[in-house]
Amino acid sequence: MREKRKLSQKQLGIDAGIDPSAASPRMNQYETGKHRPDPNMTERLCQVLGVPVAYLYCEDDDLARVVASFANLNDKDKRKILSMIDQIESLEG
Amino acid sequence: MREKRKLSQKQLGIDAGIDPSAASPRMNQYETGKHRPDPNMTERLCQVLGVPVAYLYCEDDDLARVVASFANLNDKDKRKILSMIDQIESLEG
DNA sequence: GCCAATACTAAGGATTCCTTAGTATGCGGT
DNA sequence: ACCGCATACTAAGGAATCCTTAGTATTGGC
Repeated sequence: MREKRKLSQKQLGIDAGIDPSAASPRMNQYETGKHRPDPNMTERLCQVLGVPVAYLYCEDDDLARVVASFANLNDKDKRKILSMIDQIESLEG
Repeated sequence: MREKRKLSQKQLGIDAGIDPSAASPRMNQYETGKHRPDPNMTERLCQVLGVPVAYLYCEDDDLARVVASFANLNDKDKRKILSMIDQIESLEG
């Protein structure tokens, strides 16, 4: 259903709307942590990547997995996760 | 266990290390979306608030709940959520 | 009303980003 | 090996954004 092509830094930037002549350095500056994209660009990059914006800011890998997966679940499965969390918290909270 | 005091914008900034004389306008600029904190300040604000950085970037409320809750779970409960997600994805992925 | 605390805004110097120009590295083909 | 091309990466400065100072507006308690 969802094709998983491999993107260069530059192509990812272009797909997100950066001028092709500037896409390579900008994307590289983002990936190396030298600079960070403004909110609009962050949103567009995440759309291209198919992940929620929050995914980029997940410190630990488990949280990142949860965020990436949860965003792609259907409503029923989302409710399943949410109610499981409710249950856990009601026991220990 | 965890006390939930009510913080003014200014006090939150001070607790995160902003100079008291500048905390009020800066925090207000953040909350109104006029500017955004740099990465260090973002981290510190989130520490004071007790939420993961990713929480600030959650577009929808359900995702925000999942992020905030998951971060405070113990390892066993985290594994429970993760394996549930694994299971769901293996069925529909 | 008055006072204090909080919320908010303006403007400019300080900082960071985006663009241009260019170098470096990796890799397939001959 | 050499060439050619795509990709990765860097430097530097004009462009954009942020942080600070100074101040106004609003809210809540007395």
